[in-house]
Amino acid sequence: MGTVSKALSLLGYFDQTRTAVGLSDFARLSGLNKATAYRMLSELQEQGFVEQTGAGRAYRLGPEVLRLAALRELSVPMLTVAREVLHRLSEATGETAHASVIRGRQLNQLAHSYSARHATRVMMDDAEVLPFHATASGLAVLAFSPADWSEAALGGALARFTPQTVTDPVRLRSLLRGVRASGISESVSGLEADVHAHAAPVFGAGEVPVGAIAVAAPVSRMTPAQKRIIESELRQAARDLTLRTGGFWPADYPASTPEKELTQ
Amino acid sequence: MGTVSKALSLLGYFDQTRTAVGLSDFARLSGLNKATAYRMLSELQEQGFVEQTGAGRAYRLGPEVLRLAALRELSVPMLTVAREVLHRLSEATGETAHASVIRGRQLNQLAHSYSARHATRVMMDDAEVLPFHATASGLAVLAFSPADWSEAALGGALARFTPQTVTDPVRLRSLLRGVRASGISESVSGLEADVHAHAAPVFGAGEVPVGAIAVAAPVSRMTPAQKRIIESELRQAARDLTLRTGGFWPADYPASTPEKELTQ
DNA sequence: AACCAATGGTTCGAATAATGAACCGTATCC
DNA sequence: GGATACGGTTCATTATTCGAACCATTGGTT
Repeated sequence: MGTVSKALSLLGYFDQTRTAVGLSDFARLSGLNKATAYRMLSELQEQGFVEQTGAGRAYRLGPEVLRLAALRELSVPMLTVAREVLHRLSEATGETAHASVIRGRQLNQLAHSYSARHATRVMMDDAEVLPFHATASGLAVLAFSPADWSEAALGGALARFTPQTVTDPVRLRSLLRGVRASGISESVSGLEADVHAHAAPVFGAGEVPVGAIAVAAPVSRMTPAQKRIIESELRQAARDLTLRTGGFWPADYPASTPEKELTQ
Repeated sequence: MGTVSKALSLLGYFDQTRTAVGLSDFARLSGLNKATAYRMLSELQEQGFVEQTGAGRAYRLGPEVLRLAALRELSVPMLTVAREVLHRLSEATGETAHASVIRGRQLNQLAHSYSARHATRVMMDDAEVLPFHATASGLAVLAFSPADWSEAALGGALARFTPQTVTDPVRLRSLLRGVRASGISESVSGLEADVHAHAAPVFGAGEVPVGAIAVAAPVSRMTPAQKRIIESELRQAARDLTLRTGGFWPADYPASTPEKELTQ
């Protein structure tokens, strides 16, 4: 791994539970020497990618990332378009809709939209990391990713979040086959209890998934009729988001859900 | 300059007029060898900071910057808070309000808010670079920055955007003294003809400016009464934004505009 | 108040990784 | 069909990064 990659990978240790990280923590987390980590952080700081809080202590992300994100939005208006698509999706289904994007080996929450139809709804946070095996979004991405890539994602130890989380790789591979056949993934209480989620992949420039779009509802509201509406709307929304962000919608993408029930 | 800084500085060549840049362009712009630029771009690509469009051509910013920006917002909710403050500011003044942040040696537009009160209004774009000497925001930042820093910003050749642009360093230094005394900067048609802008600095963790907040109006609407309202609202908004983003408001910041007129 | 364990930051010889001139293969344009 | 520009690749040379050990401070414990 080159020096630049090592330095940039330090930024990967920031997440929503860890918005500031100290020098020693960086060294421990990355396995790099403290001096090495320090030199890299200094360069990142010079360029505005990180900054130190108050009296020279822990590092947090710097203002430069805001500028870059604004420019990314200018060339690929993913966030803007996603917000629009999600708004329509949550209105049409009456449930919480959300979109996520792949970043390296992780799937990150990008944006979400609530519906005002019901008093109870599934709540979301942006910038969260979604586990591939335990979310509908993750399964949607894996199902349409190159085999070696999705196998790698299933390779490590798979965390159990609820009693319903599927952690058996054999069973997960079977689920993915079902998703490839129907075009829509599902996860019932895989990450959070009492949540039934559906998702479809969003494709990028090379017919390869760049993320997913999903609808999350309380299990109690998931009737067969509601399921049909969600799947149909989701399919449309995923295609819409793909095309409007410069992606290619695969010609062989399954057009409608086959008869067979594919619940997890 | 270290390897990491060189690689990151490549990202600096993206701007709103140049959202995609080719390998040879990077080499030319940066002065780096083509092979060097290529290797750095490959590493940036691996980490998701850039990606290649379609059939392997020019580079554009990648999805990773979106994740980082979301996390930056989580630790320093500048954008969220700025949007709120700007909304109130544009409502209170009836004019376009906008906020900018310092990034390295540049001042970048961050967010803006229009008022619906008038049919004519000053239009804005985000992610734009604001010249220090020709904007009220730039002057507000320079006036309260360390002397060596603001002198450096006035050092290079100062572009003339309109016949009214002030480019004489001596005259600019005198303007900055006025801003320090009043706390509010002004620029009449300095960047765009027919625009009268007021601005105040936003401070960060070390009582040092991190950006500015401004109100831009057509010159025809700038009556003495309107000027008083804008200055008062601006002062309040700048203080609000500073405190709500973890900054320190200087105890010696001038509390109200002195009698003397300080028009450019 | 002496001690200990962590912290952020610094040094310098050894080892590794970055460098750049030259070179491909391809596409585009007179 | 020749010239030019493009993205990408190679490999010997060399400059840069690496890391063990070392400071100076801080905060907690006895």
